[in-house]
Amino acid sequence: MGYGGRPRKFERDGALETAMLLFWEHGFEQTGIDDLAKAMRISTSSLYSTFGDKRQLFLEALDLYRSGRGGYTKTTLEVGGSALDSFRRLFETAARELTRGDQPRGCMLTLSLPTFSQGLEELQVEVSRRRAESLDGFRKRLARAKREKDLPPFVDVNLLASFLMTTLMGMSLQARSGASRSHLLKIGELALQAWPGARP
Amino acid sequence: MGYGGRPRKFERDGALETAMLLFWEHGFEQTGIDDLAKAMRISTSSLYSTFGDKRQLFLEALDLYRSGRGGYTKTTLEVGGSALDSFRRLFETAARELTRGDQPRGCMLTLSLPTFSQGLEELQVEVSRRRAESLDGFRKRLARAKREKDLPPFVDVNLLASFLMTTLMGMSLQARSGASRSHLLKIGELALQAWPGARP
DNA sequence: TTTGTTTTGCAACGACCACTGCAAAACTAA
DNA sequence: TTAGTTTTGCAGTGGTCGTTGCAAAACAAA
Repeated sequence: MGYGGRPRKFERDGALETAMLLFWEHGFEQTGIDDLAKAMRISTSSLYSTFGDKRQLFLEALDLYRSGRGGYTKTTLEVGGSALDSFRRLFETAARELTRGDQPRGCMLTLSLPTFSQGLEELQVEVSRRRAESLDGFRKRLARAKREKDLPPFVDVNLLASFLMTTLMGMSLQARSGASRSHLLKIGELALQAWPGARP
Repeated sequence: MGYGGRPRKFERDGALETAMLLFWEHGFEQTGIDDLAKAMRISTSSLYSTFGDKRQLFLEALDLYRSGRGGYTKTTLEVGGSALDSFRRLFETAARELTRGDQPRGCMLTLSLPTFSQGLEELQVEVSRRRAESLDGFRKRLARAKREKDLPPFVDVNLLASFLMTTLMGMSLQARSGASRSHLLKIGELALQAWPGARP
């Protein structure tokens, strides 16, 4: 009996990256299977046999985004320095990444949030869970800062994390609406003026 | 020759309000003509003869939103008090309006921003223009404050207006994701800590 | 009643949607 | 060569999309 079958003519990773860029640019519901197949340079039957259906492909693309181009929300908080420095670095990186010319503007996760409608509740839930994970990363970083006396004990970690996330999500919409990199930079900088005890 | 024809069986304003609520809830692309017609309790032919096509109906619904339920972004800035008071009032009203139980959560204008795709560029432009109008209202209020020595002369009015709008848009996404009214209230309050010279 | 005007109900249009069936193609192992 | 396995190309599925045509219905003026 034989083992290998007909070899596939395309790279799985590359095709997934292409799909991600398309979903990122146009959103889940406005990206058609035929658009995807054409951009990925494969047939729809190959698409289905390789990635399952449209929802699975989207979720896999979303996870690729989170672990790749969108991973800065996690990684920028992990390097050294104070919590304020961490989030300053996060906003700076975000301003840069959200306005790059070689990829869609804005954050794929944020832009996916209001996109779904009836019948797609499962996807809505999946997106929300990933968003919540990101927020939890903020919370954990702030809680650590509190333990390390890097933040005053009276600070509401939950609230501060939410505010920072709110700012970041707003920046995504601004980027999608055409805001410039330098403008986003200044917005992030200004937001950090609300940091507990930020000003002299 | 006769003047009047067959009288219409429905109220134009009421039907438009119904359409607005549907668009607000599900977005432009995910609201079908049949869904609209059924909710408005009219036939599709009546819908087309009364409102033109789907895009015109959406734009009319959007303007109804702006002049009605979404009008607080303008009106709350017009009453007396300092500029800081104005925006504090704006955020408070927003927190209340974005989380009301008797209407869709979030701001219809903000949620419409990332919704459109290829072929709908005209609509995208129309939405962006209305968003820009709103931002301009912020700017004007801040410019007035500067003239009235209510804001220090070194303040970047453009930037502050953008930051406040960014926060408001972020709050819309948070509301859509299920954030509570009191939580949004606190987020708005915290954002205003970034106001020039806000803290003692 | 007749004529003119407007709305209504209903059915249909072509275009697109996500998705699948099927057989030929392209490989590996025997 | 042969048998077994997997992918590919392509056509086609039923369903839904926004939009329209048409004739009957319901009114006002002549």
